[in-house]
Amino acid sequence: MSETRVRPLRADAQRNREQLLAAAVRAFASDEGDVTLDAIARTAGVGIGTLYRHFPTREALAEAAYRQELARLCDAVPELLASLPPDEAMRAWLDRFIDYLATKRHMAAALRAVIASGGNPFAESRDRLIGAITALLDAGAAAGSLRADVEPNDVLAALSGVSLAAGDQAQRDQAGRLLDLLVDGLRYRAPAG
Amino acid sequence: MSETRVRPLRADAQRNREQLLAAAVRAFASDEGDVTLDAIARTAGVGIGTLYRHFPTREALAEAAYRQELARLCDAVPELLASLPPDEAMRAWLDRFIDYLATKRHMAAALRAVIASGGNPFAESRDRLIGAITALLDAGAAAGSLRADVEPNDVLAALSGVSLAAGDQAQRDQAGRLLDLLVDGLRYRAPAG
DNA sequence: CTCTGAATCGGAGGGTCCTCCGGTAGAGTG
DNA sequence: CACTCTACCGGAGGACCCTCCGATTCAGAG
Repeated sequence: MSETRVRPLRADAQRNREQLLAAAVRAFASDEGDVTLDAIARTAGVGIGTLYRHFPTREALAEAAYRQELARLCDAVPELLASLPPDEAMRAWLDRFIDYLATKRHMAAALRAVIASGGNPFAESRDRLIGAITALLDAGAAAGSLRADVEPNDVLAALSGVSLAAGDQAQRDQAGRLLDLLVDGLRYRAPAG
Repeated sequence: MSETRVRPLRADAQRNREQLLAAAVRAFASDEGDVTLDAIARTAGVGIGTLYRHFPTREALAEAAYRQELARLCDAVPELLASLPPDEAMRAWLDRFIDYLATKRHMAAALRAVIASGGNPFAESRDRLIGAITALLDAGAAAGSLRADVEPNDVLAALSGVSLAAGDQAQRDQAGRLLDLLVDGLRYRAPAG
């Protein structure tokens, strides 16, 4: 990661930040119902004010908590492209994404934050996602199975929409159908379609 | 599940309900920032408890407030189908929908409520929307310009996703591109595609 | 008109979110 | 080691959401 923080965090601030992240990951993972930020701060042994200074919004906290796992999903792209035709790789990757969201319910918040952050340099996860989608689209364009005139940006937004509209486990099959529609849209008028 | 509201509302209850709806429509329409339910109740001259009895959630209130306008959008379908080929009519209708959402920001909440209400018989707007989409899909299938194997349900969910993912005025152009993708997905492998 | 049961009213209250700012503790300097 | 200045800590507080239940009002029967 490029150093956006000129000044290194003070020792106690660094410690608190790590405590908060650990508490957030645990809370998001193990939880059934609601996760209150107060509870996370208490678990981390810091005040609520400290939590908000490090993570100004609930989404920022969620994004930070899930950054690693998002990165893992993005890193799976080359492997998918090696074993499947590009359009099917795209479909499989989107599917995996939604699957992941369905199990980690709270990550939907993280995704929304990433999407909504437009050009915000603060969201580094966004760059990774765009990179993954770009790789898939480029491979599809090269093979002629996906159209070449689509922005990675828009695919990401569409993915966000699918997860928001049908992100629950209960609607997992609907999410699948929406992804089918999306990928068919990506195939439309592709040279080798 | 088939419990019907046979009993007419008591006179005061009916009066209060109307006051609440009027206040909500005004608040949602004229507002710039946040709309607090407390304020709506106060404007309507009733207590907050009464508001929640009539409209159990914020979304229910929004849905009721916008029901008429949603209905107007749905009623525009025959006219569109009369003047455009079905696939273009579909595209135009979706566009009009997003346009409307972009101007009346709070209606996004209503739409989400309608979508999320799954099989809830309480949401009568949902039936209208499904009807409108069904008409468009059927016309497209008959003309051969839209595939015949898509559920109106899924199109509604996709529309919801687009509006949630790119519902702001700022992202109006992105919403348009997402709708293009969606409609192309609907065209994919259509007989006359 | 009076009575009575049932439905409605309405606000107090518990919980969460997020902000603000006085107090405090870290880190560099002599 | 002492000192200072800066950045950080943390909880009180205001706003909002939604629930719960005693008080109140309606409407039909006698």
